[in-house]
Amino acid sequence: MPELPEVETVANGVNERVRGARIDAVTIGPHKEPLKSTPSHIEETLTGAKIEHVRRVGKTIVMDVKQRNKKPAQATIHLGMTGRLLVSQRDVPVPPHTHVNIHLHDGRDLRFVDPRRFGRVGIVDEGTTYEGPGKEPLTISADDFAALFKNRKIAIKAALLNQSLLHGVGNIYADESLFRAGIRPTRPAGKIKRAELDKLHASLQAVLKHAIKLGGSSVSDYVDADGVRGFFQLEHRVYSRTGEPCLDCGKPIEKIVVGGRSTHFCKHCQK
DNA sequence: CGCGGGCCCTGTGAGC
DNA sequence: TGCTCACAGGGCCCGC
Repeated sequence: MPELPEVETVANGVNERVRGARIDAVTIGPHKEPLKSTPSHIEETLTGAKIEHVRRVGKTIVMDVKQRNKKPAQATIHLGMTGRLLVSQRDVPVPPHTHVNIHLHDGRDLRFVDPRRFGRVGIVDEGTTYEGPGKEPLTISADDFAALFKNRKIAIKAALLNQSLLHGVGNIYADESLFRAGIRPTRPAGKIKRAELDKLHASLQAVLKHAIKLGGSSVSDYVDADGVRGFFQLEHRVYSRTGEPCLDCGKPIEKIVVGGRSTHFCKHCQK
């Protein structure tokens, strides 16, 4: 479901609500796919721990926890396509597809819900800090950004989606940043001139920051920790606008497949 | 090693 | 109204 702005919105919302809370117990569902660590490892790491902080790294939510007389530890939550992280009073019925339910001492639950089971919950190896697979899109410099694409033959859109290069960019923000930079998604990444990459770097950061301000994009049922929808979908210029007029030139937005994902662009405005 | 394609899942909505 | 089918914001794994 979510890309960087949506994950940031969820992580910040959950952080405000559960920071400092103590975990009494953890209930784990029957499905194995949503777990990156064994149920017992997750339970042992979290039970009795205090939640120090909840934050975002790439598209992953990182929960820093601390048990008395033990080293700090981290749980990671990746929302996949349809994952949600909900804070609810314990008497609120547990939704279907709840795979991990973290019971807080104050009577609330922190619930990981994911119908499609593409999401993952795990525990970071002891003694290591989760840093994610790639570079952080919001803070990467223009020089480092340009270096990512050097000599790469893959389409620039596919490169933007490659989480081991940049982590956090997904299908919506790849399309939107390429449109704003005037770059066609199919162009080989290594053949894009530095000036254009600088433009892409700027438009990607601008689009992500603007989307975070608006609480992310709500396509279908995405909501943040308070159940509030984001509003960036109203600002989409190409994503999911197939056949509609380009907001710059009026020609219809086209839809193709790049890197295995639907890709929206304006043939006239993106060279 | 880099890259493309298939696949993992369920829910939703477009179209018949 | 009701059914079928394509498609969905992600990413792993395989083979070439």
